[in-house]
Amino acid sequence: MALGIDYARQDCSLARALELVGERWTMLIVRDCFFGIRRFGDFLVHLDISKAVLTQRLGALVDAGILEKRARTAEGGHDDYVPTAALEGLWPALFALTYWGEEQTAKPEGRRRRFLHAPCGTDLGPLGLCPECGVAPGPQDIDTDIGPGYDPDTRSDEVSMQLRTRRRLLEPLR
Amino acid sequence: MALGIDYARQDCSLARALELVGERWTMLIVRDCFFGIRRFGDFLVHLDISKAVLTQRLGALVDAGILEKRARTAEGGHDDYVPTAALEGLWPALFALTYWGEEQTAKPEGRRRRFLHAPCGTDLGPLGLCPECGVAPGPQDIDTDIGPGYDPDTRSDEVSMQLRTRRRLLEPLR
DNA sequence: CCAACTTGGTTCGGTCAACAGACTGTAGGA
DNA sequence: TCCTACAGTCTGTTGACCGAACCAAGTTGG
Repeated sequence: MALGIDYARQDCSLARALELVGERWTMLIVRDCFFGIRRFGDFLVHLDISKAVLTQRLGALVDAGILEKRARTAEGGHDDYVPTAALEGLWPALFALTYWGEEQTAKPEGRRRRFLHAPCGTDLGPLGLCPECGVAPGPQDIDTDIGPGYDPDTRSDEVSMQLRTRRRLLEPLR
Repeated sequence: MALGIDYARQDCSLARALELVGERWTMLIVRDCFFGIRRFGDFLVHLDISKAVLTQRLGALVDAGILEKRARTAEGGHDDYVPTAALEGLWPALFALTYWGEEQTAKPEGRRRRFLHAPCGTDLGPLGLCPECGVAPGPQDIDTDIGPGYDPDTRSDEVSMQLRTRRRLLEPLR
């Protein structure tokens, strides 16, 4: 990762994790994977990121086994970036960080995005637990939707529009 | 954070969280705070980081309300960096990332570091839950110790030596 | 009381990553 | 055949990170 030395000389699993997903933009790419984004161009418009950096990050995630390049079924000879089990294992960390960020930078209107236990429709609590059922659902059983604190003016790209309605996590956008 | 624009135009709590703790080194500083490190010099030797970067990162964490500068009781007129409630709220995210990193880069000998529910001595499972008691203890109730996968040769600084014995999280090192 | 040492920084020049924008290559459609 | 969309690569500029040197306040030793 960035700038010469990585976190070598840190015999620590956190440092190892950060070498895989700790670079700038990488966590947002992972988030977008959970939201169902699969195409280079969709990441691009949703993140406002430079193409070179996106190429580098996606490549690193593929090398780390967190994403897989797979030929797109329909349309031209391009590839999709599809999540692996390693990416799904990141869900607790991603949710915990998002939850903390929501707490730290709370808006008066409420949260920006909701994560719901799909079977019962209840908002997930801390640790990603469903307060109703008492279980910690995996991303396959979680729906996401915007919340009252979502600002519709910040983004108007095609991908953001699609993410404004309730959708199942990991379900490909298109 | 880094390079001109931060994650502006991302109306997302994850992006907000990453603006606070997503920069290079910041998460490792947070980890060290949980381990009880409080002094500038101790962060310095434990992280192998440049002084300028450490100064900038600690300042940013103070500005964000994640750390507080507090006059040291004993010894010269310097300050300690002490954790606030906001930092303690990061525990689930930090643990989840560490747990995932341990899974991804597992060593044959076992894990590098253990986190134990202090009252019962059981290793914490996914989500930081105690498999014995079924609760998710806060950092005040967690002990940490090295595990069988810990490599004693990587670091020999004074701080690392102190972290080789079982200690309560958040308990100041000295 | 003064000198040396410790601690916690700040400053500086070199290196390397991130950025925007232009360019390239390939596949499909008109 | 030309045109367009997509998925990159290339390039010049800006700025973050690094190590080393420097600085200032408080502490200790003589």
